[in-house]
Amino acid sequence: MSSENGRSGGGAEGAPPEQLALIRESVRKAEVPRAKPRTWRGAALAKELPVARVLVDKGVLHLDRYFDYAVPEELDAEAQPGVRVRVRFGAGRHRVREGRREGGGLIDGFLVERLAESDYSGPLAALAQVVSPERVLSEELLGLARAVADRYAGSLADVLQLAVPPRSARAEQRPSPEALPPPGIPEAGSWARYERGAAFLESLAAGGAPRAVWNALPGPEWSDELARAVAATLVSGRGALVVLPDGRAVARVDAALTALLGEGRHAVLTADAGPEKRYREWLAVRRGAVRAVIGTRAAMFAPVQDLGLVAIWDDGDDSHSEQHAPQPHAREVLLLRAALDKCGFLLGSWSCTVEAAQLVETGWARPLVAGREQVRAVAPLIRTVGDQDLARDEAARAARLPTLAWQAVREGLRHGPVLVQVPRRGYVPRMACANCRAPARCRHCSGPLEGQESGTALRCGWCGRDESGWHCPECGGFRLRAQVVGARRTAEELGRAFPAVPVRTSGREHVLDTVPGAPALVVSTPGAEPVAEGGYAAALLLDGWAMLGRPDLRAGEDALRRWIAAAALVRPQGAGGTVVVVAEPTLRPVQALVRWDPVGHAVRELAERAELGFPPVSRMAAVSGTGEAIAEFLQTVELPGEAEVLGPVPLPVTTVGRPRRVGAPPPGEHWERALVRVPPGRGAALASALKAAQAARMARGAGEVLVRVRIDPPDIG
DNA sequence: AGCACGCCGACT
DNA sequence: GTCGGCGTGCTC
Repeated sequence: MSSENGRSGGGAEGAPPEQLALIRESVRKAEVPRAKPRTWRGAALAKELPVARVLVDKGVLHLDRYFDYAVPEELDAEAQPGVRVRVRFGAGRHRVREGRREGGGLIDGFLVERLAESDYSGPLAALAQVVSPERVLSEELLGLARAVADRYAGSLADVLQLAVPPRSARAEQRPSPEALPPPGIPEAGSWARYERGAAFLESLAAGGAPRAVWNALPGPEWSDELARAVAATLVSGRGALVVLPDGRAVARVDAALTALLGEGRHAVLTADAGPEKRYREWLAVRRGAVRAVIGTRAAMFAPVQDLGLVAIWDDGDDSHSEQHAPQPHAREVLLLRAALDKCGFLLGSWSCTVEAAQLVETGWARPLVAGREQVRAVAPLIRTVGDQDLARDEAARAARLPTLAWQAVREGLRHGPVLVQVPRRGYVPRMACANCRAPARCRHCSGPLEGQESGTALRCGWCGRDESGWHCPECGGFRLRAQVVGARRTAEELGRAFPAVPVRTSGREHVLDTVPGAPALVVSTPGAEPVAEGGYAAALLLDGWAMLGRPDLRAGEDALRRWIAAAALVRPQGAGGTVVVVAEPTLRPVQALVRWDPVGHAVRELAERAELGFPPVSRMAAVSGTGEAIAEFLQTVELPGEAEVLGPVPLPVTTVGRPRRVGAPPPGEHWERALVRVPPGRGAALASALKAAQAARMARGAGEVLVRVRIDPPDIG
């Protein structure tokens, strides 16, 4: 029966995610004679398969299992697996009064399966209603949702809320367009620049399932290259899915696909379309009328039929993290899909995350890279300005801008637009070596050291140990400095320095898509850089040390990714393209930028993470709540033997008014956070233990203020 | 969460 | 006897 549902041993985890409660349940029930599907009312039931297994749509963990209902004869035809239903659900013995069974109200659910008999021993209530005959929840999507719920210690209902859009009756009425036959084989195009580019497309077109981590060359070709990978998959008669970090990237791939294949072959799933249009597009995909899908992260669940390829662009962008529980990351969801559906996988980026490097390192995916001569041909010239240059550069220091930067901007403005990247505000100041600026880390668990407001006391942000005799393991220094970000002013000063040149800004509130090729200063925060017609003549990357100073695990990777994202918009070195980065040239991410070697950087980071017991080599979970709640929770949970608990340590108290991060404590409350880490391969065991403990607690503690569990916490210092 | 069941003390 | 306190457990 379909309860098997093809669990992958895939991805990094081998162990099948288990639902202990369910297993125990079925063992116990197996001794009891199976109930005939009788209802208290004895209404006429469906003659075949009169039992409907229903997933009740309540995001509560201890309800994260199926309930059986009887199928009345009149609903027999419509009550097919995958439809939305409404059922009575609530407490109460079978209170039979006036021939009517009362109790809980009507709630929504999905019909998962039709069965001949139930393993529930009591009498079954009847399905109240089939909301619509549209079978929105396919077996594949259910299997994926379950795998995601297991991976993230979340509930199936929560994941389904992310995966299946709300119904719009009007959208269901309309017929979807006719499906088009597969297109002709596309040319390899600029994929020819990559050593195995053409072979990758050929494999997709031939029905293969190649898996690649693609380090894209700088420049605008990436969107067309993604479109060609999609087209190649369509050739094989299969579908393709591409997840992109934001609306601008979606628009570019949309344009590339339309140019390559014309209209009508692909759907665009983004949040900013209205609910009805969104559901209409989604239905066209579900019904098989459209075989290719592009979109932002919600599209990661798109029910593409006969999936041949899943792809993600720029997996280091944090908008790939879902904001809603259980906060799955698009890359991880696509990894699960590739394993479950045995389809092709393509992770592309100008830069490279450690997770991407790990996929290559473990042999799960192959690198799709260009040779060094290709890189040299398209990358700009990178120059650095470090502290020593600044010190020597007394005149420029007054203006907060080194001479080299002045020269690069002045020269660039003679030939075209110049990009100035300034960091966003809001980085948390933490402690670093005053000499070499390496983040200060705990000698016991390698967590980040945090300075107290006034005093000299240092404490680890993970395990809470006090640190008195700190010295820098990199350079031997023993003085610390707080990393403070001061930015933006520099850009304004720049504008004043070149009064004849227009200054345009692009940032959070107002993001520019493109700028013309004429000379202009374009000031932008990371991620909001407009594309310049013909490429920027130069780029200036300011306050690099501030980006690097955060003791966040990803500080180096993030800084490099942002620099590369800006530098990839600059003309090749041969065409005069120059990038000046104000950061210490000895630092690893700066060197990686100079050599244009993001993959090498990620590989080294990965090795270091393995050594220190960091994710993604180890897997971590964060448990947050009041100190009491955490202590009680940690006593209950049966962690895998190898698990290691760090902390708990107090979390900063949220102040009222400021926008609150997801998962942060309610304003004014004193919360703490513990981290749990397990060695490679034990992630599934950790998630399942945490989920079981949550479920047990909920059932007991009347669902009061509990702890929050977050797998892969993004901000672990 | 709800909501009913049940096993204990004070009351028309 | 029976009304109702809330402690405990279930929801097909």
